[in-house]
Amino acid sequence: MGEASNRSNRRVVYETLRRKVLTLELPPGASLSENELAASLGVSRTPVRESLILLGEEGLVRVFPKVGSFVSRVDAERVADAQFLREAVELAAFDDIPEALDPDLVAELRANLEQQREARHDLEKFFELDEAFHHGLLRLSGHGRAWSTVVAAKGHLDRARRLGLQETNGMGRFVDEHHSILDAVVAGDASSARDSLRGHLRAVFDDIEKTRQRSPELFAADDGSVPVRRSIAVWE
Amino acid sequence: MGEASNRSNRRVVYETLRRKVLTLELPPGASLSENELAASLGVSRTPVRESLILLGEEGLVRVFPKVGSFVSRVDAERVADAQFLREAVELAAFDDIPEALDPDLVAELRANLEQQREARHDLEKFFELDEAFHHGLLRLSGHGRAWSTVVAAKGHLDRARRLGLQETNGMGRFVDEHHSILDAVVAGDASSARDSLRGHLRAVFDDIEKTRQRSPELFAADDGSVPVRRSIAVWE
DNA sequence: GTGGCAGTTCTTGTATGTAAGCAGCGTCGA
DNA sequence: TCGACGCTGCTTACATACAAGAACTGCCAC
Repeated sequence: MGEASNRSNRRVVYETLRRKVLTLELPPGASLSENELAASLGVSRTPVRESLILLGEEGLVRVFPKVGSFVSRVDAERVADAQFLREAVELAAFDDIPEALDPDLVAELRANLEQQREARHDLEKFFELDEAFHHGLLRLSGHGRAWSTVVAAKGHLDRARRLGLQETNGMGRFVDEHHSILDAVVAGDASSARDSLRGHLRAVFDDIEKTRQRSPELFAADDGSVPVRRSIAVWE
Repeated sequence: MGEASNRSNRRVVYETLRRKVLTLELPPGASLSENELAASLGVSRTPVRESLILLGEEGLVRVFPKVGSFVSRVDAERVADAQFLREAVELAAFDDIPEALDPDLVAELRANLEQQREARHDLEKFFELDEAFHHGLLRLSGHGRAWSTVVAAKGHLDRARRLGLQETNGMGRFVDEHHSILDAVVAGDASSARDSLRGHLRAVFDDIEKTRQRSPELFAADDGSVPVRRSIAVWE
């Protein structure tokens, strides 16, 4: 029975599309035809359509009724919103750090940092570890479940980070900052931990801003702009 | 014709169901059959199904594959999560209050407080004004757009508040607290504003906790419990 | 050349049909 | 009495058919 299709067909399509959008494999502006996606994924329109609706609610996809669906542009305002939200949540969590930390969780975070060091030149791997690390910080304070809300809101932020980091070489600096944060938390110095975390998040955001100024075309807001249809001749 | 169905059929169904869930018109545990809802709302199953999926993502509806869909229980953990999130966001916003406040917005908030005073015995009206007031506070600091994320996450919190406030008489105390907060903000005393707001939000949360201890059955978590079929499907 | 207008072809929105699973309930057998 | 088992009626998941709209294409009149 295989490992049982615990996950519905829609879940698979949703996660596939979401991953491709966040990794920029599906770049901003890309056309997402329900029919084409259904055909290429080997399912019917229904699960595809439902996934597009969900991604639309997240702001990662823009659906124009009776016209078409597209990967949304990286909207600078949304990026800033997500930055504000994650900073607010992660910093607030540090107000609730318990006296005695969960030793297993601390060990998990230290191991994570080791892996980050090793993967500091592997963008995708580093992102995965970075996500787990920040989630872990929230879990330390007992607010791990709030992470899902942050995740749902920070899609634009993640895409912007990827745009920026593709041009840098090495995430070593971020690993150092992560270390400082965790050390401060373990030492029980919540104030210092807060400062380190804030500095870290702001540094990430500044990188994004620099990228935006270098390549503003990637961040074109999709206010009034409306999709255009183009007939392309292909040799098939 | 009519005033143009600017809003799709799905949007109407979604908003209708969401409102009924949040106002407890559809109580926790209520069965939500796609067929029944489609028939009673005069549409097909498609927009109903899509709405249920969205509400499921919000945590307001629980969908059991091939069994049935139900209004989710008021989960105490989710209530606490939402409380943490909204407090983090609203307090963080007060760190970014600008020197010069938008006078129109301040006037709007003052007018809102007037109406709150008048509506302090009208639960639904008061809730509406309360939402607008807190949203307005965020807008004062330029973070108005973050409100939508908070709204999406605090469905369980809102239901818990309604459960509690149905037993109290008058929301006058909350109006007073709102006044204190706004006054502090206008006076430029961000620190005092933060304290007032935190106190206000905690007071609301304490009310919820008291309700939970009085009527724990309303908050039964829906962990492993599974729906049972009777003559009609109920979720117990 | 240019404006207007119908047709074509794409899109999403909605309705409906089909498949597959779960659980209650009655039947049957021991 | 009690357990096994298929029937029945429900559910959601998925597939497909149909409707309505939007934008491009190209013809046609001028």
